[in-house]
Amino acid sequence: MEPAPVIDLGSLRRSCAQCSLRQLCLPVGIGADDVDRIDRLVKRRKPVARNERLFHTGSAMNRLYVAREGAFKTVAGNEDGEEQVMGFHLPGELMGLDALGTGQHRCDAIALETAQVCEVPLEDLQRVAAEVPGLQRQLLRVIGFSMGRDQDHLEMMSRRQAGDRVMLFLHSLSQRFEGLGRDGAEFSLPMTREDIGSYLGLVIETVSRSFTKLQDDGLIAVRGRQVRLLSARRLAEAVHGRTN
Amino acid sequence: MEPAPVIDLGSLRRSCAQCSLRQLCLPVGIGADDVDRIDRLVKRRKPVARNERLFHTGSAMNRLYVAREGAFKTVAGNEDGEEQVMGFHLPGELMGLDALGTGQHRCDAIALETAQVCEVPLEDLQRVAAEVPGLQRQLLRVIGFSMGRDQDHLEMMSRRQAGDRVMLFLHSLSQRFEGLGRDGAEFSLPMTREDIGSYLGLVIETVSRSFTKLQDDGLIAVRGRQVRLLSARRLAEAVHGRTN
DNA sequence: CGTCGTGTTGATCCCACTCAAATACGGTGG
DNA sequence: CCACCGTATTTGAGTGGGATCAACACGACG
Repeated sequence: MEPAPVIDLGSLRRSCAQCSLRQLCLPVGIGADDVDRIDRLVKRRKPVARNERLFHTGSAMNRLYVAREGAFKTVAGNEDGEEQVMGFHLPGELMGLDALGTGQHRCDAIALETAQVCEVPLEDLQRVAAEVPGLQRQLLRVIGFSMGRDQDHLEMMSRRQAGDRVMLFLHSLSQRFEGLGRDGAEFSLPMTREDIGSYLGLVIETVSRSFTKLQDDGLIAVRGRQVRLLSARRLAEAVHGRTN
Repeated sequence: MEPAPVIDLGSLRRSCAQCSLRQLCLPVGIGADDVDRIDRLVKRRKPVARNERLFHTGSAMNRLYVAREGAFKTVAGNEDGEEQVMGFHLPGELMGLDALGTGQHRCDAIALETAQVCEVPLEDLQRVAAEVPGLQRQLLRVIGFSMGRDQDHLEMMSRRQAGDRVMLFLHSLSQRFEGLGRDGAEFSLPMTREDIGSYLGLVIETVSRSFTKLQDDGLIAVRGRQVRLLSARRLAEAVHGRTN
């Protein structure tokens, strides 16, 4: 019998073919050989430490980033020191798109916790996308999802009441967790109250007060970063504009 | 001598090759035959009347829209009747990207004035983009610019002071007008105060008061929808975070 | 001239920001 | 295991800026 070829179990497990997020990145019904081709494009970094940056404002973009495990935030810095959280990025979600227009990043991407990330050189991706049917379409789709989250963000920001913003925020996070196959009703927030405040245009104290208010009203249960959504019905009502 | 072929002067003038926005849509250094090929994809509607809708929330996306002349707004509707202006769209700017993810539009696109628009079937565009070098890249670029404007919007919304939001708004509009070769220091607003308020998360009265305040402070001159930016320096300072 | 849509201005109220302080939490070293 | 420290979070009291309610001005158009 031939000796079995040496297989790197680690890299196999981390391959696109085995990835739990496969459906988020790859077109449906793609052939195994095409998966393999895409897989060879992907560079997988060693774990990203908490507070480590994937890219910086002003730096040239040459790759797209996909969170694979752990969460990130993207932060745009006002020249006078104030920073604004532009988005949070869960596994399967793209980062770096902000530079598609100018070629230069306009925000920093920072790991909120120890994380894993896939990086894809944009040049290569475009070349392959022109050849692999469905990949181009899939790329546009994930870009579209990213824009959809930005629109959600905008809709949060357009709410006048702090409690409404926080509620929409929790609802949105819940949906995204569910999309990852996790529990959408109970989860742990990967970001600080400060991050949430910046993201929602509120100060940290207001975020904190909103959480306790929502808890007093019986909508959620909160202890530190652990959150449980209690009344999906009332939450959805509130999300859809009713201010009762 | 052969009789000259019949030429439709109107459609020639409206062709991509002659379009003043050509550089915004097409890759640089593209060949004349490729321009022609793209040109044949584009459907040009008859003028869009004020308040007419290009597409509706919930409808399936099958094309991308480019404003060619005149301005549009995109509006997301809360189920309870409240509408939120998600963006304004000047000539050369894309509309319809909101549906890239799900395939269904999540806002309405409404003409703010009589307008012209180019429509490109997404299917066809993707097919040609896979073949014409640079077109795919250009598509990503204009999508990137669109996301950049959304980020600008978010940065406006993150300002606490109403005056700052309005100032950023005017600055952003000014930049976009300049990019079109128009006067960035004096222009006419295509949208109502109400639209601006919705866009910025302010009520109409606050928008109005902010305008008069900015005028009293000598930063702008306003009469109705006619706006002149007086101090580019102080405006830029204010934009970059200093709250003086 | 009257009407409607749009924009401005005034008076008042309320919610989120600000300042301040107490408390809980996580990690580190003894 | 516990004491300690820095960070994160919560809670309280007071203030200010934008929302709200209301009235009026302006221009386009029939």
